[in-house]
Amino acid sequence: MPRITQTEKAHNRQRIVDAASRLFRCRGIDAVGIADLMKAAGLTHGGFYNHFASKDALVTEVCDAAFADSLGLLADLLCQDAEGEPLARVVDDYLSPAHRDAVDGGCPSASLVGGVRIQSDQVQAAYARGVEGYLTGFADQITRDAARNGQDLDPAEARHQAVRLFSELVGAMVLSRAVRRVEPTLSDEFLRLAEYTRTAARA
Amino acid sequence: MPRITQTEKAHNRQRIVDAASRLFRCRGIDAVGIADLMKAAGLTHGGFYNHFASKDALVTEVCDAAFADSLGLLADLLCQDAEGEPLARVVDDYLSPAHRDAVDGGCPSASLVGGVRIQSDQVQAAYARGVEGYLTGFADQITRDAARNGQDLDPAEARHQAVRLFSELVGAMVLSRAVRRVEPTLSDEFLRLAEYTRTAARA
DNA sequence: TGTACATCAGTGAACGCGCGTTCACTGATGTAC
DNA sequence: TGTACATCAGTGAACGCGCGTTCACTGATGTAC
Repeated sequence: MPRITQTEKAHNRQRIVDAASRLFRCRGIDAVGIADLMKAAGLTHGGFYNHFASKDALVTEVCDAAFADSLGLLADLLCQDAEGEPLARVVDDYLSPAHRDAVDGGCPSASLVGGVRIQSDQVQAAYARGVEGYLTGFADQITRDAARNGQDLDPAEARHQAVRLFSELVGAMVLSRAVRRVEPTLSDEFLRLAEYTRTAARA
Repeated sequence: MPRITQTEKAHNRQRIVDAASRLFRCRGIDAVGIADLMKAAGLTHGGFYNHFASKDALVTEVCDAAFADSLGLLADLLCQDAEGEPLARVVDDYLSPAHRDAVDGGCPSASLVGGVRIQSDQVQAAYARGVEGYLTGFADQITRDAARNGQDLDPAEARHQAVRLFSELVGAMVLSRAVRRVEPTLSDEFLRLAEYTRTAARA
């Protein structure tokens, strides 16, 4: 049956990346084997190395791709609500039960943060690029919101606020997910923090 | 040479727990094998099952023990500074370079949060107990601080503030560690958030 | 207190298993003429 | 456009390795008398 069209090859490659993007976030990078991955993509595991030099190369690409998607969604959300309170809406969306429960599709900062420390430098660098993207996006929005209220916010101050907001969101999500299965009530408490953070973002 | 005294057995068991406590936090639970563990404790790996029914049982015990230690340190810190600004000091300590770099000995909430999601219910429950301990400790201190300023703080409000503070601390630490190797500047930014959180805790 | 024996902590080899990676093979695709 | 052939994506078995766990064995400890 092989060999296949170049277009088909490209599709197969994309399916591997998509499957990895879901599985890595859902189960953790090290807990997903090449065989799992390829089966999820509808292929046999030997073919993996026709597309990627190593598992690590895939992880790096997946990390970049997942952040690109996620930052795109963030940008959409901020555009949609340009008139209202964009950051408050981001907070509500981020700290929603839907986001907590959709482990395989949400913000990669939260899904991958635990495992990145023991990954290669390339993966860490890709992760750091993604985090930097979030921080820049948040800081820009904070600056725009201030400007709309007639304030001229110091860039360093906007950056600090972005770092703080981001830490809070990621921390709450990661903790909420960690205890979700055995302590759903405690898990919900970390999401309810949205009420406070939202009003803080408003101020 | 075997068999040994019951006291020696107890010591050996403790050494396994101590080694695991360090290694799990440092490298991640799943990345540490029984053989690594036992070697670090100065034993051969076959003997592991004389002390624990399974790796999972050890992980549960380590989780409880690590939180007990950590909560003890927290209590000490709060006592020492009973006159000053105890929570501000906790924040400074928590978000210090020393704490970030001492991966093998710091707060288990931050070191273990990433891996807990894919651990057993027993481990998740132990983790949740520890988190609950932190939240209770924080909320109590927040209530005491308010009382010292003549305020009678609503318990629910104190709890909310504790959840928020804890999320922020854990989020910042976890992010700081995740990018430390490749982006030390960005890593430091997450710690510098202490300045803001500290003044917030003061208010 | 002294003796005889059962217990059991530690040892290190072995179990089956799944990992990341490699490989010989197949046969349709892409290419050179 | 048609033919001949090199390329190479997919297959599935195999590689060495380390995992969690089990096991037969050893011999000092703990115990019963």
